[in-house]
Amino acid sequence: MRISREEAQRNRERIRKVSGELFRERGFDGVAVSDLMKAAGLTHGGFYNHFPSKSALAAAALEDAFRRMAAERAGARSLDELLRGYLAREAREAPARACPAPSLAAETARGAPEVRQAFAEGLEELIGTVERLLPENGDGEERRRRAAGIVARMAGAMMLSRAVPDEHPLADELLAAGWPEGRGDGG
Amino acid sequence: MRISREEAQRNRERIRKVSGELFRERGFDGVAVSDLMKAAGLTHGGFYNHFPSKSALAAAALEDAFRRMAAERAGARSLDELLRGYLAREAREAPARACPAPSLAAETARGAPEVRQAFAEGLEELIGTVERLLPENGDGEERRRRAAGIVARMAGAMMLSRAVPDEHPLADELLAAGWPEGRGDGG
DNA sequence: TGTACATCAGTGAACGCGCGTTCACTGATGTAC
DNA sequence: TGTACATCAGTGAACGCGCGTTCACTGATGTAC
Repeated sequence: MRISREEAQRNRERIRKVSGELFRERGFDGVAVSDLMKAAGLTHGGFYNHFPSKSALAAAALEDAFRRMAAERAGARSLDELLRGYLAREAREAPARACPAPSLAAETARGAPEVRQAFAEGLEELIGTVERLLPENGDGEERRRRAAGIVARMAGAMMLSRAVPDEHPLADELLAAGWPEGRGDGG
Repeated sequence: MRISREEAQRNRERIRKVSGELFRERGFDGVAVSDLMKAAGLTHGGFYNHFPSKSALAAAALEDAFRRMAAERAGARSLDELLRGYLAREAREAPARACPAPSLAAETARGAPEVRQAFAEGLEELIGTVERLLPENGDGEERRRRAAGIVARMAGAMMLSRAVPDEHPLADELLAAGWPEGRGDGG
């Protein structure tokens, strides 16, 4: 039952996309290749027609997840608007559609070089997005460093908020703490 | 070959301690019960004499790891001193002896309630430590929120720095970005 | 203090299970003529 | 345009392996007298 090249290409893209979602939700180790293929509407045996290994898929899916988030956040016209989306309660509760960094950074650190490289590229893009939303005053280097600090803070806040029990006061407190000094209360 | 109650108690403590280290290094899922027991100088069969499940050990080990870090950081007499230790390159390279949050938060978020509860308690302690090092001005609520923000930022910076490739410029850049605004360069 | 026995921490084999990956097979698509 | 055959994406069984957990057993410790 061979299928057309176009359909095979669509299948590969679908595997990538649903993997990006499931990985963010359950971690790389938390999803089996057969789960991913099933979520893409296929059986597990064909996986290696598309990717040389689960690790290679992890890199590809991470890239895809960062890109999709960037596309979604690109609409933000201020840092406040970006943070409102990033630090929303819905983002805490639906990691599958949120930033890959808080859910996958730790596993990435222990992962294959290709995965870490993909992570670095996605993160670079996110820092760039934040930097473009900062006021122009100060030199460029300082601006860049501030952007990196803001990303560290918002990713850290989301990660920590998810780790504590859902009903714990710290859960909301940490989402609010993800905002830079002197900003709003985070909703 | 029964051993004395005191020795059994020492064994239990040793399992807890080495588990805290190995979990931080490789993640909860990255270490098998037999690895942990071997690291404690025992064989895997006896594990259930000490803990009802691997998950229960995860909670106990997390608690232990946070406590040991708190004991180490308690000596810091300023926020700068605390951050110098927390964001050091050695901390990036030796997660087994560093803060459990950057290495284990994401897995904790997907873990058992007992693990998340232990995480919340350890994190609460860390936020308290940071809060005590902040200047007294401003009301208490604002001070607490600033402490939570600093913890989010430093934990996020460490997590992200570890995720990118070791030789990537972002690795050092992110450690430096873990410092609050208007502080030193973290180097 | 000494003896008899129950307790229980530790051992190592075994359990069922799910994992990543491989493989022989199928049959529609793609290609050569 | 039509025919013959090679290609290859998808299927589902099978592979070896490591996992968390259980179990029968051992023998020194702890306890009752």
